[in-house]
Amino acid sequence: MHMPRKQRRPRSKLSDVALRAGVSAVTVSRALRRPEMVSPQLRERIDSAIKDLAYIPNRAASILASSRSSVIGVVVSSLTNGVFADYLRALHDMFQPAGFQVMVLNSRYSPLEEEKAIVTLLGQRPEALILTDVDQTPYARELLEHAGIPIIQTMGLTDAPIDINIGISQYDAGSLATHHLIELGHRRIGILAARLDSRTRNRVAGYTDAMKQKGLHDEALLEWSAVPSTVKLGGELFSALLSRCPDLEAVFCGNDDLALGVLFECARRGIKVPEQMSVVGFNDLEFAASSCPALTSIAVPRHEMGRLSAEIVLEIIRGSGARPKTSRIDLGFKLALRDSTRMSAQRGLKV
Amino acid sequence: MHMPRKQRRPRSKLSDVALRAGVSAVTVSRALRRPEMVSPQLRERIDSAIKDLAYIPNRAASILASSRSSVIGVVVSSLTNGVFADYLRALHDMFQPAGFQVMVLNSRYSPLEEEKAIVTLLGQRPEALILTDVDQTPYARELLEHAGIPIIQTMGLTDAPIDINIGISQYDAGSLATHHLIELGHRRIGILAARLDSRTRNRVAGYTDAMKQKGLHDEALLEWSAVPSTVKLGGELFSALLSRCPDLEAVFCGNDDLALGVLFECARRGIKVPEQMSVVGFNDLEFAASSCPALTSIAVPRHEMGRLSAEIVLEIIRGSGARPKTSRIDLGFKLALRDSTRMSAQRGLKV
DNA sequence: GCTTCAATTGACAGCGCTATCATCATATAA
DNA sequence: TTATATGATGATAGCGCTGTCAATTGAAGC
Repeated sequence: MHMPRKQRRPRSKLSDVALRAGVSAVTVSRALRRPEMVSPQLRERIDSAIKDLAYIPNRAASILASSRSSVIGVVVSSLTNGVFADYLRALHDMFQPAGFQVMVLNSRYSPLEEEKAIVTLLGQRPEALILTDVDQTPYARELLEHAGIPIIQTMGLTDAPIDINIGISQYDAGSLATHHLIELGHRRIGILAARLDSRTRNRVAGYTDAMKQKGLHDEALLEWSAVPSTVKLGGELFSALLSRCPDLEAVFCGNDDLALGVLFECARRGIKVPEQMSVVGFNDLEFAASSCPALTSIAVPRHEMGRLSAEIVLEIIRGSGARPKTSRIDLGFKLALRDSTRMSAQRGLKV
Repeated sequence: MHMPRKQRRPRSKLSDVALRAGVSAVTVSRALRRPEMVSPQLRERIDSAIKDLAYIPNRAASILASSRSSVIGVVVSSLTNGVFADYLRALHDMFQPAGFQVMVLNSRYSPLEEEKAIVTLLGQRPEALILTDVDQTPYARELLEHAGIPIIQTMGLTDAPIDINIGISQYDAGSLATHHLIELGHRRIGILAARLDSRTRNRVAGYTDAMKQKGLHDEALLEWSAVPSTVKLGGELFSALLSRCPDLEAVFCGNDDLALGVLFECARRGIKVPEQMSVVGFNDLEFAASSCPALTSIAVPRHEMGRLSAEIVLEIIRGSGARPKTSRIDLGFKLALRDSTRMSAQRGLKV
C-alpha cells in the first residue's frame, strides 16, 4: 500500500473532478486533452469543477500513461553567458507556442556535469535533446545514440555528429578575427581566453594558425585563465599580457565580457582605443554595439541557431521523421566591424 | 492496450535489467535508491546490467509511484538579467548536492506568463516553489495556497506573503540611492527605468518620495520605457532625459545595464563622470566594480537570498516542517560606493 | 418501424516504478 | 540442538492518468 505523505489535504485528482462534474474520469481527461470531443455543456461543467477543486493534472501520471512528455531537454554550458540566454529565448519562442516545454539544465562547461544533466533529462523521456556543445563523454554519447529521439548539437561544428549538428566553425571565427587584425597592419596581436572549453580552444587554434601562417606567432601573446570569464578578468588578463608584452598592438578576446574588461582597463591606463590598441570581442552581445568605443566583434547567429534547432526538431517530431538532408549545418558568422579596431598606420603607443 | 510509439527499440526498463541480472525488479530499484541495502556482489551485477542496457530510470514512473519528485520549481522574471543568473547559481549550489533538481521557468516579467509557469511547475508535483516576485495573479495565489508545499517569494518584500518571503525593500533601496545623491549636493537628479514591473515601480516610488521630501521632485526627471532594459536603452533614455533637462546633475538608473549605457553615452558626449555627472546603478552586478569609472550601485544580496531560500526550503522538507519564526525576512542591502558619484561642489557642466 | 451511422461517453487495462510486507537464508544466543 | 534476531530478496498492489474499444444515444435513411 501507499502511505500518503503528510500533506494538509491530498491533492485532488482526475476522479475527484469527475465525481464533482458527474462524469467518468476518462471524460475529464478528454475535456482536458481534446476539448472538441466533449459536448460544450459538459465541458463547462468540468471546467468549473476543475476551478472549484484547484485541480492540476499530475504530469508524471500523464507522461507515464501516454509515453509522451512534451518536454524538450536543453543542456547549456552557462546561464551567465549572454549567448546562451539569447539562444534559449529563441528556443522558447519556437517551442512554447507549439505546446512543448523547454527544460534547461546547466553543465557549467564541464563534460561530467553535462553527462549528469543528460542522464537527468533522458529520465524525463524528452521528445528531443539539445546540447550547446559538440564534445560529449563516451558514456553520454552512447546514451544519446540509444535514446531514439532527435539529438541536436549546437554552437560548434563536429565531423561526427551524434544526430544533427547546427553551428559555426569556432576555428574559422578565431581565424577571421585574427586575420582582420593582421590586415589592419598589426603584428603584436595578443589573445585573451577564459576557461578553455572546446569552443574556446578552437578559437584559440584559429588564432594560432593564422598567426603562424604570417610568421607572427609568439606564445607570450596568449594569456588565459581557468576561471569563468568576467569583465574584471578581462582587465586582469590584459594587464598581465601587457606587462609581458609592452609592445602589444591589438587583442583578440575570447568573448565580449573579457573585451569589455579590456576597454575599461585601457580607459583606466589612458590607452586610447583604437588609436593605441585594437580590441576585438567575440559573440557580439547586445552591449558591443553601444559601448564606447563600439566594440568590433564576431557576430554569432545565436538566434537563428535557436530558431533552426527548434524548427528541425519540430519537423522531425511532427512530420513522420522527415530529417534534413545534411546532418551538419554550418550557419556561418560575420565580423561586426566597429570602432575598437583601426589601421596601425598612425599608431604610437610606446609603453 | 498501449500502442508503443514508433521507436527504434523500446527503451529498456527496470524488469529488463532485473532479467539480465537474474534478480527481481524490486531489487534493482533498491540497488538504485538505497544501494547499501543490497549485497555488494549483486549490486555489481546489477550495475553492469544497467550499463549494458544503457538503462535510464523513467522519472515519471518513479515520481508517480513514490509521490516524491525531488523537483524544486523556480520561476524567474528574466534569464538575461544578471541578478537572476546569480540567484539561480546559489540555488543550484544548495539544491544539487542535496539531491534535488532545480527546474526553472521564465515569466518574462509578465504575471500571466508567471501564472502559466506556476501551473506547469505544480503539475510536476514539486517539493517546493520559489518565485522571484511577490505579486501573483489571484488565481495563481489560490493555486499556491492550496499546493501544500513550501512557497518562497523572493527579491521584493510583501506584507501578505503566501508562505515565506525573503527579500529586500525595493522602496528603501530606491530611497537610499536617491538620498545618497542628494547628500552629495545634487539637486537635479534624474531617474531611468525600463519595464515598470512591481520591483522597479517600488524603486521609483522610493526615489520620488525622497525627492519630494527635499522639495526636489520634478516629473520631467523621470525617463522610462516599456522595453526590456539593455545597455543601448540606457544611453537612449539618458539622451532623452538630458535633452529635456540640460541642467541634469545626476542619474539613478533602475539597473546596472542602464547605468553602463549611461557611462558609455557620457563618454561619447565627453561628459565627465563623476565630475560633471554622478551615476548610480542598481544590483551591483559583476562589472560594476571594474567599469571605468567604477560604478556606484545598490548591492543586493542575491547570493545570500538564494542560499537562504534553499536553506529554509530544505529545512522544511527534511525537518518535519520546522518553519522559520517569521514568514517575512528582510535581507537588507548596501550602497556600494565607487567612483561614479561625487560631491557636486566642483561641478561645472553647462550643457 | 428498423437499420445505419456519427457523436458522445464509459469500462478497463496497463504505463514503469516503489512502499509494504512476507519470505528466506544465515548468524547468534540459549 | 532449537529459538530468535538479522539481513537480504521477492511478491504484490497500487500511484493517476490515457489508449483502446465497447456502449449508448439520437438522428438520418430505407
